[in-house]
Amino acid sequence: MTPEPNLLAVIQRQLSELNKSEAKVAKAILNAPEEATRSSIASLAAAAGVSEPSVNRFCKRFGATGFPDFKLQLATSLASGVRYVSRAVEFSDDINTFPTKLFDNAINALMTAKEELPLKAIARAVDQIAQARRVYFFGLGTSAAVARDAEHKFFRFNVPVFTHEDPLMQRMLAASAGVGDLFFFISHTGRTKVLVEAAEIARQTEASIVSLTAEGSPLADKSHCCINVKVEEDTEQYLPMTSRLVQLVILDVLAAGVTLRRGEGFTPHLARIKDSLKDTRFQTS
Amino acid sequence: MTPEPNLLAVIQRQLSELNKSEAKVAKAILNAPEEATRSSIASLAAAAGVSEPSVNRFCKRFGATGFPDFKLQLATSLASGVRYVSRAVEFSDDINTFPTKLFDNAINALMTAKEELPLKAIARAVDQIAQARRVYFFGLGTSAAVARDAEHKFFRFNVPVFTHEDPLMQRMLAASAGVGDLFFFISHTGRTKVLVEAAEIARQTEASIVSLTAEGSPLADKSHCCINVKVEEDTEQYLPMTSRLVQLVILDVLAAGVTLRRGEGFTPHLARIKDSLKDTRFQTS
DNA sequence: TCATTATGTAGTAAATTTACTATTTTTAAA
DNA sequence: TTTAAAAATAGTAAATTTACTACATAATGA
Repeated sequence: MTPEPNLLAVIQRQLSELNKSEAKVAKAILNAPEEATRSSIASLAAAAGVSEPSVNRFCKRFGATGFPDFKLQLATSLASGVRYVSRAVEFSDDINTFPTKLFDNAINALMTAKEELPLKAIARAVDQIAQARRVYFFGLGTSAAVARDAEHKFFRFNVPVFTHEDPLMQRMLAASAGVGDLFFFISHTGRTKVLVEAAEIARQTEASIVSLTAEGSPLADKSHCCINVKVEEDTEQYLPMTSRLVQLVILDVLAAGVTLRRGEGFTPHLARIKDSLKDTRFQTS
Repeated sequence: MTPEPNLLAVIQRQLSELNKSEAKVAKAILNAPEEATRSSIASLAAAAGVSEPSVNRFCKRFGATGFPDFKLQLATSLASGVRYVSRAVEFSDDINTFPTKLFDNAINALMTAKEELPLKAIARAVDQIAQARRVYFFGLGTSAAVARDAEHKFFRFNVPVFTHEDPLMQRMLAASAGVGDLFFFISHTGRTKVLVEAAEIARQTEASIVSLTAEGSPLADKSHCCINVKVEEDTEQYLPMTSRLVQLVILDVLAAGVTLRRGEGFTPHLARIKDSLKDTRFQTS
């Protein structure tokens, strides 16, 4: 029994692959999920404009044994209070609605990412980082801030870490790379030309290339190891929001992985770094 | 409809006040709550050793309209109570456990933050940003990356935006501020000395000071408007992870708020910025 | 014993599912 | 293209399961 943590997201995702009446049912449920959990199969069928067996088939398509079981799963996934369907902010929104929408979208993205975590790629990336002699984190735009954040995390592992936002620096560093160097590219689309070019240049050296980007993208093609992030985000229309959150958490995961790899003996080292900050803060009164 | 947050606890509490057959039903449910949500009234009655109407009466006694409604409430309260606990990564963790833990922690933090969102402070911050002539985002350490991210978001609003990681630059800019300048300080603890000092300097000018930090901290005290983030994170022992995620989403919220404030006429402007990136990407094949 | 409460029986209405049929859509061949 | 066969989709009707109500019986306490 592995109940889907967020059924609505699954429905939303498969919406395009459903046939006519199934899509009608899906829309009716997405419109009023809470109500659906309290409806009978007859009233939901009426609301969707389909027959009762169609609703039943819909339920089975999504892994339920039948309608009641489906309602149960729906209620369970609704219980956390998160709206599991990404909703765009509209101009009719106000202070009471749009913050919630954005938080829900963020939570939703993390939950989806968590379900589809490419553990094998992550494990390999941890290996590579743990062994690297030097690590470069390269990103542009929003991903540059992510790269900066990564720098802040990974310098703790006694490996020299570098970030550069300047594409020319990125190219030159890529060109001068050698054995033991690791280039970590971060990009939501995986299609930013200058970044892909830098990866291409690095690829001609002995360096390893790890990327955190979209599956099948040009950047992924250039990488020895690619951590795929599947975040459905319309970056053409909106700003990247959720994708960078997922990227950050995955980098946290990698950092934790390296920490575990270093073993318990490494803890004092981390503590020393922590301690160095003590005098920079006002004490808690 | 205000469903009881934890139905099982309520049943447990009232156990002594129930009559014989109701007590039997209660025990059967407490024994196997998950199973109860999947049972029919007949099978639950059999499991409890009572008749079906007894089960029905039991349900009504606890505020449900009937057995299906009761099952729904039970399922809901079972779903919510479970995964609300942050779990630390331990050295006994492996690739199959620690990524999930970290994602869960991140999701939890966002869910908690969402429930305690300081909407009034957010609305005020949006006002101030929308009116500002210039905006400075200042943070240090992990928060520097957040500030960088903010810069990337807010320059779109036709307001000059600046970030500096250099504390000396921060001080000097704070000192030279005037009417219409907005300083936006980002800090998890709100106790970083150099940042608080910069805020103090800025406070002596005509500039407005907004901060995204912990309630009651020295930094919060210096601010005209403080957006409190309550994230329980042991930064003494671990790296800051979840707090910066919450900060990022709140900055997204602020950006969305400013966009809404600018109104629909502003959309073409945003679209133009988007378009400027088109030629930097490889086209989707 | 009587009144009151508690519990169970049986029947009914409602809801769900199954099996089957008509229709539409797709596929492949002419 | 056009046509015919195959596959899929969606609905009808009937069977089955489920939940509830009214009523009867049993238990309890005064």
